[in-house]
Amino acid sequence: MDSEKEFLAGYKLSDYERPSVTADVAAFMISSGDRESYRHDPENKLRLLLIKRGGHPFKGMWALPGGFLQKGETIEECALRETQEETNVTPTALMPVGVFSQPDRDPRGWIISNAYVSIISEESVRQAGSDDAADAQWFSISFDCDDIGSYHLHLSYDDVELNAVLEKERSGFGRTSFRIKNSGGLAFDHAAIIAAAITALRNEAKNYDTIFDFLPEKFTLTSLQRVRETIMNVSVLPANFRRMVSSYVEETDEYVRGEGHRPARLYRRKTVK
Amino acid sequence: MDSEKEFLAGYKLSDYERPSVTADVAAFMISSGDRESYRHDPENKLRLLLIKRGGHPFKGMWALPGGFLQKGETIEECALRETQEETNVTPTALMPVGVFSQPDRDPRGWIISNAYVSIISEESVRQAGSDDAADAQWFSISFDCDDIGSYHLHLSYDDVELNAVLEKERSGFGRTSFRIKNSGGLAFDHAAIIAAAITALRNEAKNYDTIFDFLPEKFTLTSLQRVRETIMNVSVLPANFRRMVSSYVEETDEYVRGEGHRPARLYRRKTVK
DNA sequence: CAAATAGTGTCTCTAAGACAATATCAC
DNA sequence: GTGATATTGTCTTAGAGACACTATTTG
Repeated sequence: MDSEKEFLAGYKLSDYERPSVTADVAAFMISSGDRESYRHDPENKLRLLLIKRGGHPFKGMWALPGGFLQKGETIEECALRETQEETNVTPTALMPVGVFSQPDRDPRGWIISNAYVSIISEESVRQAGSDDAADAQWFSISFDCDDIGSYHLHLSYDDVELNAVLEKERSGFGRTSFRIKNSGGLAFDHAAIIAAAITALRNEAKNYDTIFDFLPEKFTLTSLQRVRETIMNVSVLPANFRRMVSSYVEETDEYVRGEGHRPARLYRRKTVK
Repeated sequence: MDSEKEFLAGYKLSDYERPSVTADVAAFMISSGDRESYRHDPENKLRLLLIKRGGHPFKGMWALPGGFLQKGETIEECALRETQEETNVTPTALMPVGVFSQPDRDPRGWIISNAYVSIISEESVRQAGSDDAADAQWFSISFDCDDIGSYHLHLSYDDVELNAVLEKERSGFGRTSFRIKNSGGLAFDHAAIIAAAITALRNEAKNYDTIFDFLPEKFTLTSLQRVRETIMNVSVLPANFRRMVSSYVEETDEYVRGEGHRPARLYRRKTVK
């Protein structure tokens, strides 16, 4: 036992070159859009936070928020810190997506990225106030597969449009990775990271567990359904959706009124299923 | 554009301290045991490759195979290389489990581990021949939750027995992480890595997709069922199992004879479902 | 023949999809 | 009343679990 102490006292990590390690965060939010009429429910949009790069490399292009791992913190803590720095909001969920370690993925040198999805509720973004830096924007996002197996990632904000094209590279173990055919104006390999993040998010949303993180504590079943439909890009009949989530939620005595139609009961996430 | 070139030419990654990065591999195999009688099918066991540490720290304790990421390779390539070096076998599947980055997880210093599951067929291990180093052994493995929410990891090989106790720490996004209550003689935080690896493996085996990687090209449906049951630690009626996998496999014209009972047809994985 | 696995057919049960019908509000 | 969403109930369908039954081989 002593000899182990001695060993460690004299130990130095070898002088092999070490990579820099970063955490990059795909922060998703669901925002409600405008109403078509006073009684029509607003349409929801899935949004992703992107930062306009102020310096080289990829100057002026859009990228995921992220930063270098600091000594004394875990990668999760680093991802959390980066999310908070960019949004002034603590995410309601933070989940790993994958490690991106192609040696040439960053022109600055050997930099490995640990990608995370972080989920943020619209409510908390409103409360945090719009830190209206033009270099950080919530892009609305769509991601779909066409007939010939190409995946189209479309990001837009005001008059900025980013269109990336990807191909599925590998799939398994609940994760899918993509190869970039056209980065569409996104910095680094971030198009592939975003594609993997959305795929992982959609995969997770199947389980009726992640979707609550986009909403405040109390919510209507319709808003919960809209969240799921927005993420998954599918639609379900309301009657069936209610049945499916019934074991995950519990009623409150409150209602939402003044929407131009029958008031909806507010529900709460049930702690134990 | 030129200015970006200039920038990169003069760029140096900051002198912040960087972590060492490793890939650690949980290599799983399913081995068939002895027959109770000439006509009784052998029982399968899930096995995990562990290496006895020859040097400090944790000298003499058992650990997952792994090693430092080298310049010019991706983490997947590093995990693949480590698997091949230890087993002389190319795994049929390699899948990420998570990143372990607690600053104090390695007494030698700041070392981050990227954990992978690699799946190896028993056939290929036999072919590679037993490189009978006593410091690398296939431990049989069991992992279960008790009534009070503690998880018991049991590893055994000959008269070596390792018993670790863990607690579920966090779950979500198809991954579960564990906290070590008793490392049971395993080095570093490898008990937690192994627990996460088994959980991820079981989770994946639900999809009838990973299980084929444990078997040779042609197999009987019963052997396929045994593989799944060994991993998941559940049992299904043969009739129902056949129905469930029927869309994933296709018949061959070959049979396995001489087993003391009716010959079984060999099947092949169906390429497109 | 006995013991063991291989393989088929069918009933049941549950969860999801389809759809019809009623309820309730703001304007 | 009209137009929208809220909410409930029921029929249908697909897939998994249970189980009974037949088939085939070796010692």
